[in-house]
Amino acid sequence: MKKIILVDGNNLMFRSYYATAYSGAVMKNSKGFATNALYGFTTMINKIIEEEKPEYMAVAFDIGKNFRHQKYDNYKAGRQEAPDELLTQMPKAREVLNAMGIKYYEVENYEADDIIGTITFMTEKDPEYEAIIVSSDKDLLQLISKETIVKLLKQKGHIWMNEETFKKEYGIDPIRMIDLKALSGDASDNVPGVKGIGEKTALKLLQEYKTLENIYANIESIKGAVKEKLITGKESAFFSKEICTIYREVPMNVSLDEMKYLGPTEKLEEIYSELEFYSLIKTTNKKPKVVTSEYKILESISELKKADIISYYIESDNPNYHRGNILGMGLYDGKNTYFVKSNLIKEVLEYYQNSLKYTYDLKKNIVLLKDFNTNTIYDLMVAAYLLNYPSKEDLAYIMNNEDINIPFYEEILKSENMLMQGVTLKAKYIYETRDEFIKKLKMEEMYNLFEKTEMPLISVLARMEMSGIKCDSNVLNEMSEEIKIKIDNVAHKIYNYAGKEFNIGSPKQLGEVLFDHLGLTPKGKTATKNYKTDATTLEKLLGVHPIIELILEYRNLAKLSSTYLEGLKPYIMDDGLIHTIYKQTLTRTGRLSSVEPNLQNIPVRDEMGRKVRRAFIPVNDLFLSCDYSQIELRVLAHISNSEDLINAFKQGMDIHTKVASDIFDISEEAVTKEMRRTAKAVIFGIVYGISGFGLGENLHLPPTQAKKYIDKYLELYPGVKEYMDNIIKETHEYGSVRTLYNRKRIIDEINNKNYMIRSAGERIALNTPIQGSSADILKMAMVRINDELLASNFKSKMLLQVHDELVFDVVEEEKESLEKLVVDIMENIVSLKVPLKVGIDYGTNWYEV
DNA sequence: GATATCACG
DNA sequence: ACGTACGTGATATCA
Repeated sequence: MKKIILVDGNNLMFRSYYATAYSGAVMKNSKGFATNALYGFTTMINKIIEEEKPEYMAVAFDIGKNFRHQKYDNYKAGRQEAPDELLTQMPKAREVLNAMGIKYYEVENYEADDIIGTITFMTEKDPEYEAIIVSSDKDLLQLISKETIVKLLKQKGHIWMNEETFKKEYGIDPIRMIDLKALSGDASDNVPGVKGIGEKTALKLLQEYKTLENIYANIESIKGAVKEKLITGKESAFFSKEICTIYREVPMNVSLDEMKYLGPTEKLEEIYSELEFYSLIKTTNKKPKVVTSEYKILESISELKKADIISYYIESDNPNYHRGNILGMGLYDGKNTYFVKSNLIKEVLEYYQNSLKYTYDLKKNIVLLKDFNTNTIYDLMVAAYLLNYPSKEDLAYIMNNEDINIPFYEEILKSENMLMQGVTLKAKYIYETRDEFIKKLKMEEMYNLFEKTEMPLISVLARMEMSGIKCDSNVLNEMSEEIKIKIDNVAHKIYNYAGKEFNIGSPKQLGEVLFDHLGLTPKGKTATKNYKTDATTLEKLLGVHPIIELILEYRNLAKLSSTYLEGLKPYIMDDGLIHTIYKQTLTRTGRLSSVEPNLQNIPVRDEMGRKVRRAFIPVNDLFLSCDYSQIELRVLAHISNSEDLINAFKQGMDIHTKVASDIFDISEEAVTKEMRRTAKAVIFGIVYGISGFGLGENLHLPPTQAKKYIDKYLELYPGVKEYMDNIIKETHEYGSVRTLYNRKRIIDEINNKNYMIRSAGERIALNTPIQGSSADILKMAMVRINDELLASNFKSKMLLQVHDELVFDVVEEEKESLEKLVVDIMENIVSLKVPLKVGIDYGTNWYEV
């Protein structure tokens, strides 16, 4: 058998284009030529060749209008015109195919489908050939036969469709796809079909009557509204059938033999390099980075001259700067560029103590210089973050985006020359772009946020990171031993029920044991076609088989062991402390994040997990935790100006009980725990832009009931409804949202044509001002608290920030004064229409707190 | 390196 | 008919 692969070229190009165009910026080469569709197209073709190893292959394209347009004025009308950025890429796709040694065909007046239909018509007559069609377009399924199968591309992966699988899925013969379209129509091609008949009804009819013609021959035996619709739409149905039928005798005068796949020519690498598909070029090397920097290697500070402003950039040999050593520094004084070796750095910075200093990632520098006071007033990393640059740790990302080719971190580590080039170019870049960045911050009205909150916060976070939190590995070890025994026990019980040993940690193997081996009923598949085995899914099976409970317990224990008990140990440094890194320039809402390790997700909700916190102990006498009570809801009350909510907070009511009494329409005394829990879920859901379905899943209620609660809530608190409508409307208009303190988030998704993406954008628009304003408030409080601690020479230290909570390591004598100071600042740092309330707790370890 | 899962606010 | 809550990070498994 000779295998011939037939690819729908237009389909592949469109898919590739839209797959990447959704997110906003379209991939281009350095000349500004859009390449995103071509990149996807090329990788797909390569993948097909790799997977199918074809002897014969052909790609079909559409060209201009075709005979269907002549028959039907509205054919494909209403379809969005293909964007120029895509059209310009189409001719290049042909060039790529030529260079790959693959034949392609396009015939005036016909579509790609017709060409593929014509070729399969030929292969079906020649017993030597079998054809595989590759496309995501279901129209092509009508070509399935004994000799022709379809590799139907899906969002992730593909499914194979042959006669058998088609019949199984649709209950009709593949050729009846045409009749199906004739009845149900096709919105994307503007094929009318029969008005009021969708895929479900059409399939039912065809399963019974086989063909469109036969349906109308037996029209009298069909009942009710469907019959009426069929009669009214008869002409449209037959017309649609004509339009949807793939034409299989396109005059193209080709032989199957000429479609032999020849393999790539030398030309291919040329095209790849023109398109800048460096990852696809395997044999030639990437082009070297162009780096040119004129600098002096500083021998002594006597070579320096005083300057009003300098910029510097310091490189570390480890991205985790708590464990890193300084490799060197780039320095620029407005005229001269220097490379400064590690041993001279402090001396140099001291020499410039009266100069204004600019840098990138100041927090890293403070830690690397062991809290040496650099007095730096400008951090490009933070400025770029506020301005929504897609900034990464490495400044090279920003610079390369501006077409300044400089080496990335990995390359800098490889050679001294790269290092010196890199840091000096960076120092210069920081200096030269500073005014521009400040101007942009001012124009965007974020200068205040930058100068008064984010810049001062850098050294606050640096202090917290350097202070570190003491962690007792003995506590972790003891608990770890206990848990390991439990894990062993549970695992054996699981193996007993399963009747064999397997890797419980593998979702794939677990799914097979539960659903194939034990025969439980699966509740859905993952994106990779494996059974779903996550906790929510398994909970639905509780009670069906005793193994389920054990698996949930196993997961719980395994998580504790690997991520926390064992996972935390390597982060305890020689000083017995854990030094996390707070990422100040990562989240889209303005929150911080914590890495290596993440100290913002230490277990607390579940009692057993919470015990991990016993390992965290103060260096001084005790811990104090201060957390905002329901800050996001208070911010919502403020932003939405919702009178009822504001009053409830002012009167110090329990907001969840209050809302429960409102939505259930009963007195507050009559509110049960269950009602309060429901109200709480409704309130939180609102903040995230939840649907009835989502809330229903969450509360295990029918979605209709959940929807009623949401509606009731919005009716009772019209301010909230108004806020939601307004913020979405404004975001559609401006493409961005802001927090109360002007932090700006750009939401490209908001005007996307894809419903899912657009809806996600709308939920982001709802949530960001709330989550973001709360984050701003805590950041402002942290800066103030740090100032006061320093001014009054407190020995107690601020250690952790967990989004609405601060944890302090307290010296006994300072207990009262510290508590008063912190609570006072947190509650009064801003003045909203509702009071801010702070709760406090003490403990001799984090668990006790 | 992608995916599935689960920890936190 | 679609697919379903915002923001994160770490680990194990597997292609």
